[in-house]
Amino acid sequence: MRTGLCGRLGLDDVGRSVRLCGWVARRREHGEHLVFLDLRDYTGLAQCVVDGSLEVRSEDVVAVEGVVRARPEGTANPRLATGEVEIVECRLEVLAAAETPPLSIEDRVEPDEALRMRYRYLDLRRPRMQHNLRLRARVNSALRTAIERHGFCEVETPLLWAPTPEGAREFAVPSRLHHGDFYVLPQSPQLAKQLLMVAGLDRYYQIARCLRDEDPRADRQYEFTQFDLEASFVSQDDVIEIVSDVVSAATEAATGERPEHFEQMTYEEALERFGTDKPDLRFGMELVDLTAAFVGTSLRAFSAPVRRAITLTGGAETPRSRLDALVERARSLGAAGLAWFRVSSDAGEPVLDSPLAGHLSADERTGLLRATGAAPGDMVLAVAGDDRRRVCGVLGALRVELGAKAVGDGPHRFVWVVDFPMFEPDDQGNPVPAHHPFTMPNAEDLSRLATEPLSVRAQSYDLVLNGWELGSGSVRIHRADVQQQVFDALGISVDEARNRFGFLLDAFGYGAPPHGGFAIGLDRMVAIFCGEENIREVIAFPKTQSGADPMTGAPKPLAASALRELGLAPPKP
RNA sequence: GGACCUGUGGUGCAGUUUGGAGUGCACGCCGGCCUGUCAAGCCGGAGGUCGCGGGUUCAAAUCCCGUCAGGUCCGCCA
Repeated sequence: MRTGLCGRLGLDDVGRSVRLCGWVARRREHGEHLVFLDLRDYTGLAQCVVDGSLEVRSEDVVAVEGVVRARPEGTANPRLATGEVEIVECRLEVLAAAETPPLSIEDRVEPDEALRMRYRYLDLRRPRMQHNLRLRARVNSALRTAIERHGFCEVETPLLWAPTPEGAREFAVPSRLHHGDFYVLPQSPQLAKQLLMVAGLDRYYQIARCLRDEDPRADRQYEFTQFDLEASFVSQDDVIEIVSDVVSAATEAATGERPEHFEQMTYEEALERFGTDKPDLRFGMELVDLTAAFVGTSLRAFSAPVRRAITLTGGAETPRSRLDALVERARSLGAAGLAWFRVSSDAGEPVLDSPLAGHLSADERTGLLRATGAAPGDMVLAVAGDDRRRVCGVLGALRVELGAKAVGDGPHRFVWVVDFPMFEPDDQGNPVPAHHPFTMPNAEDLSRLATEPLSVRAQSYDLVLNGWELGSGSVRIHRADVQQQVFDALGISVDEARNRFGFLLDAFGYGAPPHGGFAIGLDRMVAIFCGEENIREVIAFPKTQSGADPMTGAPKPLAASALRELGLAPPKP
């Protein structure tokens, strides 16, 4: 039907007869003997020169037959990839007429989000979206190639799975043949891939769709894609090495540059320096410890045991309204308050300007300046509290909001965060697993499982890129005795464990190899490579924040007959 | 479950703070002119339940209450 693609035309094609197909991107009429028509396909635009009137409209699908020639002297368009050539002696055939589109196909206007979703097929015609989806495909392809070099075997795992009352809320699917019973859609292929290790697949991977019925966000959708892998007879370092390699291959496919190295830091270090387990290493503004500077302080705001600060270099001019908003933001993040100190200069000596400054002793003022290294012109933001994670977390969030560039900007700074705690305290201080309960504790911490569970570190690891968690993984428990110790620490009884995970425990009884794995959040990784702040932009047909699809109308009611067949009652009117 | 932002011809915005006739800009659309444009240009035209409902007022796009939709965030996401 066609001899080539619009965006691939070049001076090499001069003199060729071609037939191109695509959409009418734009037409420029200069009277009845000269019309320029830009033909668009996924590769780009080609200018067709037509002598005579044209009965075509924007977004009509047309085939153009003509001859390629170099554009006349002085009319080449350097801003167009095909700007050196044009097609002349054109004959047009309209393959399909188009209504006037409800949104612009060009990138320079950003239509309303609801409109984009409703006409997603038109939104996807835009060059930006074409670029994103095609880059995503290149990343998929690079990941597959790279992981198969490591001997991994692709296996597809079920979408219809059994409910597991753990972790994220699951999407339920009613059973037609077993009224009252439900399948669930998998939050991840976690248990399936561990069973594949017992099955001797040795090394498994999958580009796996995962589903979680939790409120969507910019970096979270109901359904998302993981590049999921699991390997037998591997250590944490083996997994990190393999994942670093395939992610490097993906980065190279997406950006043309292979990352030089992946840094590594412990969870503790990430929390203390950056106030988060997903540090953005592209800028400084690290947290500093003010504990020593305020020992025995009379200031009630700083009497709490945990005291930290960040310094906003050159931030002294931050207006009061902005500071008030920051205080409010800190509160919404769980801080009791936020103290700010403008640093100004008095005869060359730095002085603090703040509602609290007058309540500080001279030693405290000196200690604060020394600890933060703040100089005249800077702004210091400080938080105190009882909960170290919360205090650091609030400052970590403010650090990102005040200092971070867009996620796709600048270098790609990968960092492995390791030595996560095995458990986190819940509201009552009881240990709940920080990951799933099959994560292997650090060998040297095993003896403390029963006595000090909150001090036990796990063989689990996250990969972070520019402040976004790209994925996480762990070495899994493959020994029944260790698994029992972990269940004990969690207060899960033998019966309860059997009820929830019986099939996995059964499987482990028949010879489970030591194994570990990882899952990369593909949507997030591709979004960063595309310079997008929202993973919707790299998903063909995403949902809105309320979980709806304005195009299909999903979710929708089921017909009463369908409900009956599933054994479900129609909702009360 | 909660906080905040947005909603104005087909599209993107301004107008809302301080109430006074649907006022303005750009794109698109329709018609006309135009032989080298490329976001073509020039002239003319059509196109509106100011998201929806209620309230205050002589008078509401504008103020108040509610509601719907979209977005950002908190909770949630082992």
